[in-house]
Amino acid sequence: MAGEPAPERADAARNREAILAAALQLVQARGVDCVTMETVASEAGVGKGTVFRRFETREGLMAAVLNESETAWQASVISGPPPLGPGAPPLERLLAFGHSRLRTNVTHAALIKAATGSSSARSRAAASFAVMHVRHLLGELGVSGDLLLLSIALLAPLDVVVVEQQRADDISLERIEAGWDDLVRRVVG
Amino acid sequence: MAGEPAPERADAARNREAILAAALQLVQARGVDCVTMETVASEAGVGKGTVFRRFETREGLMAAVLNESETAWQASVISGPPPLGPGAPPLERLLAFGHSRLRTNVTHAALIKAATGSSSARSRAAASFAVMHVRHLLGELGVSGDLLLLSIALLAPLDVVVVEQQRADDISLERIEAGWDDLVRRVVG
DNA sequence: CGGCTAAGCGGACCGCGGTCCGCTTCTATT
DNA sequence: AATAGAAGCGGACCGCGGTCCGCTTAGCCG
Repeated sequence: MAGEPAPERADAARNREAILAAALQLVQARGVDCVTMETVASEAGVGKGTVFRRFETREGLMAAVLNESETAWQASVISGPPPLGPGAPPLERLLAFGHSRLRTNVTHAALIKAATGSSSARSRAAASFAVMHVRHLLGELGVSGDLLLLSIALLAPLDVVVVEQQRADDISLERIEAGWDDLVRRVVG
Repeated sequence: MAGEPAPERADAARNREAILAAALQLVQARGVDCVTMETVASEAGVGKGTVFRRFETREGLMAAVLNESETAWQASVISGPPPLGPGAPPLERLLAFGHSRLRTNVTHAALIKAATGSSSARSRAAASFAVMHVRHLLGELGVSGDLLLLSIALLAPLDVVVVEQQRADDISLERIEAGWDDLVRRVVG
């Protein structure tokens, strides 16, 4: 979009990678809630200030960590095997998409919660990718109406905190999945 | 449920009220983000520890503050004038309910966000009240299916963070409202 | 009314997220 | 190779949420 936003210095790039690697390793090893910014910094061999300069906030750092796996997931949606990827009929794809998103949200619940609110472009983009995709599928299905809002409405009940609340009320994943399928069918008409 | 859970001591009750009053006043005066636990404590004339003993966490305190207005809202849903209260046909009531919830969420956005996650019974109850009510209305409408999950799905897009995201994307309240009405009509069928 | 006990109190203390600013290091230029 | 200036660095520092424990006090019983 912009011509030359920032020619990143060599050591800065090295540090960014070191920080990201350290954060990823620590999150996997000890769980996201037991990772402090100071620990990440010292593990990466840099000062605390450097971590914050690169990633703004803790949420930003976690969003960056999450981004690795999120990108892979997006790739499998765009160009992976059906029914998640292209090739299957739109309704099947939509249902597969919901299931996949649900599973992902459950699996990475802690990390996602630690990353949300960052609003730091990265997580914004991640959220809007899902909306875009659902909107696209709704279009292929010939659904009419405000597709943007409809997409948001379909995605909302898959949100981590909503799902966690349901699980806390002893609602099984299968039931949540079935409930969502039902919702989709009603919306698609 | 339990016989005699806790015979609260007189000074404890007085302190609880003082804390709640101080918190309410400070939140109204300076905005929820500019109110610290220590400020609330000193304004109430008690020690910090007392505040935390009564309300567990900051979120818990904010949930208690929020509860005041939330209770009034619940009352108007249960026994207020139609179409929000009883007397109007179910679909009208449902739509009015959604609009009312949406407005409330926008109005108290900051406080609600500061209170969510508390899981401290109070906010749990508040959330499930809405679910109960929607489920009830869906029942009256003769909708069949998993009404619990359907209710959750209808409520999810009204959530504060979802709505705030939309507003950040320059989507007007009217459009959100219309989108929700559309969703409801599709679900009700 | 005096004394006993547990509920209640409060402020010193801790850890973490986030900021700030003086010092260091990279890189473009000649 | 020397140099200037910006980009980057890092750790001391701050404020706040939350905990802890020795002291106080309300409430009851003789």
